[in-house]
Amino acid sequence: MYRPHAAVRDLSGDDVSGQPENGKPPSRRPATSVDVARLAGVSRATVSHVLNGQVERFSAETVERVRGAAAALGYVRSTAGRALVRGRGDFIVLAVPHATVTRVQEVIEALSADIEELGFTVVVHFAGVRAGRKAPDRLHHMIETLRPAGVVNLGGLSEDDMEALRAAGCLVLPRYRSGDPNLFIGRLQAGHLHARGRTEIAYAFTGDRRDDPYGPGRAEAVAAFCAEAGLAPPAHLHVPIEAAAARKALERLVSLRGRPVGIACYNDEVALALVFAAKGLGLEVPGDVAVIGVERTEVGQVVSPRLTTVAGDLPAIVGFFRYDLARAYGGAASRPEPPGLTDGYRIYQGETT
Amino acid sequence: MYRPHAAVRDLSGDDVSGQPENGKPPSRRPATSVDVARLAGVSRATVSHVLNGQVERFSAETVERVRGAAAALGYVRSTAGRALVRGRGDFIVLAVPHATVTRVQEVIEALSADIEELGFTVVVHFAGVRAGRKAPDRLHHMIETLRPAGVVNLGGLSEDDMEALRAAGCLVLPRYRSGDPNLFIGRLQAGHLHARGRTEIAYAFTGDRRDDPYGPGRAEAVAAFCAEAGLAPPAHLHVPIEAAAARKALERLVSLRGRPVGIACYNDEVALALVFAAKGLGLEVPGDVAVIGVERTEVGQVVSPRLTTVAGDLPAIVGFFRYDLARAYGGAASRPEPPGLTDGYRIYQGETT
DNA sequence: TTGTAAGCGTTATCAT
DNA sequence: ATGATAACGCTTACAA
Repeated sequence: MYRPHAAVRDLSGDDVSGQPENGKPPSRRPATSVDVARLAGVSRATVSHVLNGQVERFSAETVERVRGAAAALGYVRSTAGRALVRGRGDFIVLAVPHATVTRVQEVIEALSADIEELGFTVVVHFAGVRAGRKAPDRLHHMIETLRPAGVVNLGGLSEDDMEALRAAGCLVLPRYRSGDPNLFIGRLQAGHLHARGRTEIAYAFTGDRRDDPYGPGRAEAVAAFCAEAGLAPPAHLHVPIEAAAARKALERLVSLRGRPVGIACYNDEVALALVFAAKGLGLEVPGDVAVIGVERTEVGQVVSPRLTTVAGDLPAIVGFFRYDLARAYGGAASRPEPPGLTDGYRIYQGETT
Repeated sequence: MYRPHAAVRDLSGDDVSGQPENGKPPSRRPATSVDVARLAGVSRATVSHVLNGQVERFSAETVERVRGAAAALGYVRSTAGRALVRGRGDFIVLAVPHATVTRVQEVIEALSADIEELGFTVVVHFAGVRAGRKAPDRLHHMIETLRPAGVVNLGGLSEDDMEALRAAGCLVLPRYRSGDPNLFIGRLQAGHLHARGRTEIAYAFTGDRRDDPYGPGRAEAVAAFCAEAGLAPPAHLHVPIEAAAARKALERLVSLRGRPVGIACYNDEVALALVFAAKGLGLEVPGDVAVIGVERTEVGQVVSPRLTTVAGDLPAIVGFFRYDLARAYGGAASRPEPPGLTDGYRIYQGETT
């Protein structure tokens, strides 16, 4: 006889898994729609219909019986069967950049909750160079093997990647052209430095050579601001989060551009590295070197001098993705206006500007 | 006629998704094993066998034809079909604690790479209190709906959670009793403070009230060390990553226990908060207040004073999980000895002790 | 060495 | 208002 579940028993019962086999096998076969149907005295089709909300077409009494039976058996639909018949899974892939974005965890958690509420399962995928430049391949493989309902790009995907995915028949969110938040952030930083009296402005990239999906856009925005304000084009520097290297980078900048100088940083970590590098070089902050970060990390606010930084609030950012998600999958009526991704970004004044 | 794939077309083709329908539908039905079989001139069974590595049983020529056909068609197995027949999916769930573990991202990435190499797909699940105390339910639901091959507990699961999962027939890794790394870390911290001459020792928990899966074990280890060394039981304090609150907590500790005092901290962030709190209170570091963190975050090493901290190296930590994974799924022969989870943890001497 | 056929759980269609 | 059925793609015991 052919028993396809034998493998499952092997896995969870024996020394392969190392699980203790305490008396009876703890993993009895999960209830299926057949079981529910039998218990409720109806057909599998009826079960399926009722449990998928097609309640109108059945007698209240039948509906009740089916639901009762399902609850009694602890029945839960098999994703596998569902996916098989529907041609795609109930997954949403979150493509996260490898880059150092400290608060990315919070964004992921918030989005995950949202997505799961919509009935999907979240698969987080870190897209980064680190694992040997085969990141796009890994993603592509995952897409093919998973056939997800959609991919949410949090910055880990290039335009090419996204296009390839769409070509493979995969829904990719968000589809913004409308307001790259990085442009907004860069402009905010430069504007602030200028408002605080700096005429010499620089942009500090993160130092390690991971892919940095946000930096270029922000640097570009800073440059644009400088041009508009009639300032010299911003110097660029790369700042590793390491004392000696950061000091060297700052030293080079100051010798090149003099002081005072204002530096728009990729994130709070870069900003901190520069603040303490300045200290090491005997430069005043913010007198000689003004510094502004991004993210408003907790450490940035607890050290002295307290960091000036720009950050968006989570609800606004998540709201943007939520809107796209709801539009694509849920009730499109949830919100009439697409929230801008730039909403809620603002300066938090600290002691470094 | 019954066309189950209609829904897929709807999704990826029309305004529901917002994708441009450029000319011909970009998503033609993916190749199935039937297609491969037809092109190779063999049966589906043969295709399945060959592609699952049962190469020995077939003529080299057949194998080649099958592989060629699969490659030519860009065939990739459907997870859905596979999962359906096997009773469980190709997923490994990574249960991550919500708690602030800055380097958790790196661990996730490294583990993901490992796991994917074993042929599984990684699903990251953040288990935390934040989302309204329904975290266990969320996880349980995910387990039921996904029927994953296993769950890797990175600290987000309580013993009860794990037991519940096992009862549901799910493989849960790692099954360590053998050396909770937190005990090792706590002891390392206390031992270092003592070696630096402190006789008054305290343990600083993180301040926010998220679930903190690591703190208790470490505090316990610190207490154990103090008892063995004949020191007073360690004071406990909770340190929010916020200047005023951190200062208040430290002030209270010093008024209670006097100085000098040595503080073993939950992580580098807590340590930094205390270092700058001390500064604000006019206390010397490390003279009056010695501080040691955990994690060796980059910021902790770039600020002044540079943090003394304890950290394990990633390869060792990941290696531990990798061993368990390989034992459960891959070739168990990959490594004879289970690496201890305490391997590779050590003190990094900074300027705060 | 290769093929046949059954069976996994779900859902859309069509018949009752 | 409800049910029977076929189909989704894959794996595997067993027959050839």
